[in-house]
Amino acid sequence: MQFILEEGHTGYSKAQKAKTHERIVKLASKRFREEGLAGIGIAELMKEAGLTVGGFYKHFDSRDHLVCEAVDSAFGGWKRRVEAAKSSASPVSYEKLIDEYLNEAHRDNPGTGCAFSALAPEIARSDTRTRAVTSEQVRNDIQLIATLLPSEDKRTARSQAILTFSALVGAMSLARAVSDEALSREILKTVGEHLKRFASKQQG
Amino acid sequence: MQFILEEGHTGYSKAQKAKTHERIVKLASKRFREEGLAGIGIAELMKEAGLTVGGFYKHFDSRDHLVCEAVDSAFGGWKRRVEAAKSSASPVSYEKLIDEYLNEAHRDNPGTGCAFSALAPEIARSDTRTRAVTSEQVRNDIQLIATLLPSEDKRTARSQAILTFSALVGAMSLARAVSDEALSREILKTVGEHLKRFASKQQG
DNA sequence: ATTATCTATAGATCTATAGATAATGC
DNA sequence: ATTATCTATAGATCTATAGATAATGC
Repeated sequence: MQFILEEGHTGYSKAQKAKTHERIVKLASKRFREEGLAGIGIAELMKEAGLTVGGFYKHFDSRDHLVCEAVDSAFGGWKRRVEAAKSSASPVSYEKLIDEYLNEAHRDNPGTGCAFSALAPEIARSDTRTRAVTSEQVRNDIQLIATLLPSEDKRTARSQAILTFSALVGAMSLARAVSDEALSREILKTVGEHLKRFASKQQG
Repeated sequence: MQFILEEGHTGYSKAQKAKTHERIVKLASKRFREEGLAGIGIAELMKEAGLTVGGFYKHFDSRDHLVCEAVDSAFGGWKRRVEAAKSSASPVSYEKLIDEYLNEAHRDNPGTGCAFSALAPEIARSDTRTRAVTSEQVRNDIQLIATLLPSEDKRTARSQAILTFSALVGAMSLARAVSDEALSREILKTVGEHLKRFASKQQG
């Protein structure tokens, strides 16, 4: 009875499989942000990852499970970038965050950008797991923005962080939706200026 | 040569066809906001409208044409509501607009709500026609919000309207995406309070 | 006579699975 | 021996079209 629960033999290396798994998730995370959660199919994704469709379900129970992991991975990208900047010589300032978010390069490259502005309404229609992962990330992002604000107390900082976060996501969503380039730029610029002014007023 | 360009005989009544056309567009407008632009097919839409799939292409050149008309129609809904309130006894105030947008009923009923918070990223991936219609509506909405603000000059009002609009759309998008009900409510409430405070400061 | 709508279907997707093949661990 | 990946395909979509039917205008 000793070895009943012991793992079986491993077949392909587990490290190799984990790498493949991550490659699929990373790719899906990019393509979903570019094309929407329904914009790319499993066959095409696997092909882009250098694999074939049949192997997919050894990695994910269902397409929805991939969506969840891909959305989570998309959030992780920004998180890592911010934390890298945090521990670097020049830590992120509120102003820097605003500028890194509200610019044309971010607008024109949703695949490597913020998952909220690229996918929020589709996430709202996704399953509970995906929305739970999203809740956690919204909480983290609010907390992070709050630490960058020079507000009197924590409650004020949190409240201002929520406004900032909402304005960032909304501005990027609108800037991408309009076809009028001048209007799109105006939205990014105006909201950026407002938010920065808003933060500096707290310091004076 | 006299009658070459004259219209042919009419078959079914044109008024009847126009009514049917509008019924399809209205329904699509609702269902798209609820399920996303790819969330419902032509066959199901036509069935819900009491018709069958074959008749669709006598009304629309392609699915994309319906998407464009449906998105436009969704914008029209809010516009009409606001203008009705405008000419009524109690005209819309900025505060009223904020409260009518950032509430749980709106959050839980995307089908009859704002098309931006329900569809912005999907519109961003749509064809030029749909995005042109969207640009026009963004311009209108900015203008409308600006008129509700008691700002010193027009430029300031416009800039504040852009921030308001972005914050509204972003807050609703996030409030719908998270599964945490308390967090969702906090976002709606906090952004609403901030925006209202923001406007009242202009008056003092 | 004209045409909106209907039935039926072509052709192209898509998710998921079955069973064969091949690469690695014990 | 185990299992990741492959080929092939079932079954369910989806958009768009062809051709028949029926409702109305001249």
